[in-house]
Amino acid sequence: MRYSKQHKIETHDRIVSKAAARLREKGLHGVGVADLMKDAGLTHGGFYAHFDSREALVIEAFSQTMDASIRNWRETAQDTAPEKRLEQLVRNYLTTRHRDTPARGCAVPTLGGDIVRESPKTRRAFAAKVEEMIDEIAAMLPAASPGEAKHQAIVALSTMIGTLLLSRIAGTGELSEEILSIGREMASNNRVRTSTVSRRKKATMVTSS
Amino acid sequence: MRYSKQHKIETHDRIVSKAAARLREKGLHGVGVADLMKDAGLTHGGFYAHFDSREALVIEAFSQTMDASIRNWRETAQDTAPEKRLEQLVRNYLTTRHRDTPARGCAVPTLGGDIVRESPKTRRAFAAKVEEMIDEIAAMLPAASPGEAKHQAIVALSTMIGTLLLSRIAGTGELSEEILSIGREMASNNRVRTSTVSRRKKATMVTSS
DNA sequence: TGTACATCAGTGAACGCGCGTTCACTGATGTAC
DNA sequence: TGTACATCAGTGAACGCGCGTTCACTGATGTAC
Repeated sequence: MRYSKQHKIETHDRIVSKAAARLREKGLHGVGVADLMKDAGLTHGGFYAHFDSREALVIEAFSQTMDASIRNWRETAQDTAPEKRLEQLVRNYLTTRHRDTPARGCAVPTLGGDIVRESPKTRRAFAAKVEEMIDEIAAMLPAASPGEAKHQAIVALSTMIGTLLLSRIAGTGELSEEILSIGREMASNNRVRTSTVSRRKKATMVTSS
Repeated sequence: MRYSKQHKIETHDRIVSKAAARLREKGLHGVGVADLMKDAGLTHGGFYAHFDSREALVIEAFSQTMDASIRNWRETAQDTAPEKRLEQLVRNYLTTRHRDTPARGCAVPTLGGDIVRESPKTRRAFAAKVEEMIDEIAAMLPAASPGEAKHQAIVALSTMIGTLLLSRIAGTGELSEEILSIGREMASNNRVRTSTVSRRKKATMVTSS
């Protein structure tokens, strides 16, 4: 069954997409090569015709997921007035639906804890995507300076992943909903305050911007 | 080699303490029973004289870790003026040292992502400890009401775990330090602001307090 | 247009390995007398 | 106080199992003539 080059690319992409969901659902080591291939309608023996190693698939999978997150954020920002973008981003992120569907959600709270224990190659690939996320958020914000925008982006991302992780740990009850609600509220008020703070502290702060 | 009851308790505690460090370092599934026993100076066969299952040890291990965190926070709070406790807590938490020594650090950012995929029994035990953490932080704060104190505690814990996780993902460079620095700064300013916000929104908010 | 051959995505058995758990056994020490 | 026995924390071999990876093979299709 020899196929066209296009067919192989499609199969490769199908494996990556299905794996991207399963890995977020089950964790970086929670699902094996055989199951990932079965998800794509194949048997495990063909895996190494598409990837050098399991690790290579993992990197492709979370990269695809994080690229999709960035694209999604960018599109939402374009439909939102600049001053409301940060609040909108966090409100879209900190939802009960996102909490309950890690397989379709952001890779950072789901896989971040696993990633920091992986090989340098995997960690660097993940870190690079997280930096892209920070840059994307910074680029969409109406800040006084690039440094300030980056500052606000880091505040937003920290709040997003900390709150989502904490709400998942808390389960699905009242406390979990309260945590999400408080996280959304933080974003609604950080906009003004953070600007003030970052301007005041800028001179004495060590930053990489 | 029959020992006194005290000796068995000491051995049990030694296994748990060593495991608590190793599990935070390697992840919830990153180290096997044989290695955990070797850490305590024993062979793997004796494991089931101390624990019903690997899962039972895991639960004891993170519970011990989280109890130690709570005790540590309480002691620091006692040495700090009430208005400065939240800032002090976050400043102590968001350090380069904490980022670089997960084996000695808080279990929440390190194991939280793994925990939410475990059995209900494990998840509930972890969630209960996180609730204790929230209550402990709330109890040390000088808030206008219990609900407001809990609100501030959730803000603090979300910020702490989100920022520490993000800084670990970023590695050990300038960006990682900047993330920690921004997290510490958030805490220094949340105190006043959060109070205002929570008073204003309290009436319309759904909370469990 | 028709035929022979080369290609290579995909198959399924097999590999060595490490895992959590079980089990027959050991032997130092507490206890009964 | 001294002796025989029971206890049980700890040992190490063995279990079934699933893992990532390898490999000889298949067979539908693209290509050369």
